[in-house]
Amino acid sequence: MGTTKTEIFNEQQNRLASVLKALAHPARIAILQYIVKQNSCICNDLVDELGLAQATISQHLKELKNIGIIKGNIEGTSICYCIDSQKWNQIKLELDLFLKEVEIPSNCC
Amino acid sequence: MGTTKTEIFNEQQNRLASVLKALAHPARIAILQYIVKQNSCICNDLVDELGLAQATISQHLKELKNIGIIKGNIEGTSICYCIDSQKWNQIKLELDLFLKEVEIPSNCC
DNA sequence: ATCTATCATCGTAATATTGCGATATATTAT
DNA sequence: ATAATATATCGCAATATTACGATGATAGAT
Repeated sequence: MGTTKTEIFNEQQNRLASVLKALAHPARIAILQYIVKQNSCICNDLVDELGLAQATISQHLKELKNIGIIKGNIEGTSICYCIDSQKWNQIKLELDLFLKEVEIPSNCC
Repeated sequence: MGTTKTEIFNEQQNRLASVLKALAHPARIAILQYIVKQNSCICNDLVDELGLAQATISQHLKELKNIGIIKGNIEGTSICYCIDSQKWNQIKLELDLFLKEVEIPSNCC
């Protein structure tokens, strides 16, 4: 009990839910927006930018990295994170498909 | 501790995260897809369709209802749930905007 | 009025998430 | 070698989520 019963859902549903979950936190949204804004890659300017502890930021970065949205390159003593364009495009397609898939049937209610 | 620090993020980020969180569960994705598939509204055929207890389904429906994605009409002894088209279109726009907003900057990594 | 079917809600157990301080690790500078 | 800087990871506390049985509430049928 307490665990999501992934066995009873299909691949698409589980994958979609995972991606959405990875995005479903304001800090992770802020991180993505910050990476985009900076144009060039950034590291833990995020700790200053957002008001979260370094350990917390690192954890959020890890989640984004796990799902594949971002990737990190070692750059001297710091690490440069950026969006994995290939993965992001893939995710974008998948989410877009879902958004379009949920179309409103005739006005039943 | 243990709670998301919503104060440090902006409205858009928090709202977006809430919507994504509401969608970030395979059962809730399945529920939305089922409502769409049925074209007409459905109630707790979901309990048979998905392999979850009635109490669990009801809870998931509540979350979707709270965020406004679906609404329920009493229909005799059962309840007819359907997608709130206005709200869904609004959500779709917002998510779409975010998906487009996160564009890949020049190949920095 | 009583039974039945459909939902919602309550209470609870198991597990997951969020956040942080402390510590470990790795790279560069001195 | 040592110090400084940037990240990652560990361990923990607080809280949230997921799932379900039991119990309420409501509407239609008998």
